[in-house]
Amino acid sequence: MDRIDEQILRLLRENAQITSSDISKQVHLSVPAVSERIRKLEDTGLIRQFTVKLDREQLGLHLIAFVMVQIEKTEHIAGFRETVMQADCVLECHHIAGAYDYVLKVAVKGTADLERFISETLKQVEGVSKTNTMIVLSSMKEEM
Amino acid sequence: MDRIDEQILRLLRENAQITSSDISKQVHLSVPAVSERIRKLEDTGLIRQFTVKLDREQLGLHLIAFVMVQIEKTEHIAGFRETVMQADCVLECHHIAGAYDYVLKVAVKGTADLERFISETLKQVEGVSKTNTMIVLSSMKEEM
DNA sequence: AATGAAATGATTGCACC
DNA sequence: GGTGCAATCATTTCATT
Repeated sequence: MDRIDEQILRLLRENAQITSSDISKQVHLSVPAVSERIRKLEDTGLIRQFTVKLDREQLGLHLIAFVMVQIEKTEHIAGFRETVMQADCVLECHHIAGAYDYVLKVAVKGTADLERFISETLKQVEGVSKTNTMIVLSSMKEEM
Repeated sequence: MDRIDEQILRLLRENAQITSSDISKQVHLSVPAVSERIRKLEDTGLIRQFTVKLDREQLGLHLIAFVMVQIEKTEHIAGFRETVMQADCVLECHHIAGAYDYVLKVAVKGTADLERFISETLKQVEGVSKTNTMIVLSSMKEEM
């Protein structure tokens, strides 16, 4: 991981569709040298995935919320994790330290779907004793 | 946005490096037809960006935290937003409804950097009256 | 909108430094 | 690790349906 790898990563993050030929011009290295570096960054796992960012609004997902969850007993965690992994509306799930045990980032069409997710999916999980929802009004920064 | 576009989006999200030729085989459409559909999905803005997911651990960013922020008066919001936009460690910043005004997702090397960010950057912003930090212990799901 | 075929452009493999 | 060149593979263009 030298200066040039950092430059390549910056260019790929900005636009993963950039050609090796274009990167080659910017980093002053031959095309095979650039391809080889990208291959190695993938092999070492530093580049985890090539993906696309979609416009959630256009997908009809107008409501983002953070839902904090408290789990009563450790034996209920496996069931909770399974529910969360299967729920398409859960974008993120983090185990956290503090008053709550987990924080979820959820994307749904609107308040009706959010209510349904919280009361019919989340609260039905054994051990889920308490939740606290923060509705997102707007997002001014959202990177990976 | 029909059935085929949805299929194409699913394939691209999974691996944006997939070739149009490979997509073409899976959706049973010719290569130019697939290219044209992808071009349109970009034009309409549904595909916002082609990008790469990096491994934060390998980048030395071992600590993720959610920081909730309360802002005293609305006139201080512009300064807060500028600070947040410029801070590289802030991955996300959402305006939220509830007891706090903003929630930030922060990635840093360790607790020292987190402390520095909160006390030297965030709390120096005029109007930031109260913060509440949730340290992430592990992440079991993290999509865009 | 979709197709096939030709032209163009990018990547890969390889011999060499 | 890096380069240049040739071979391979992918994408774009365009006439046609």
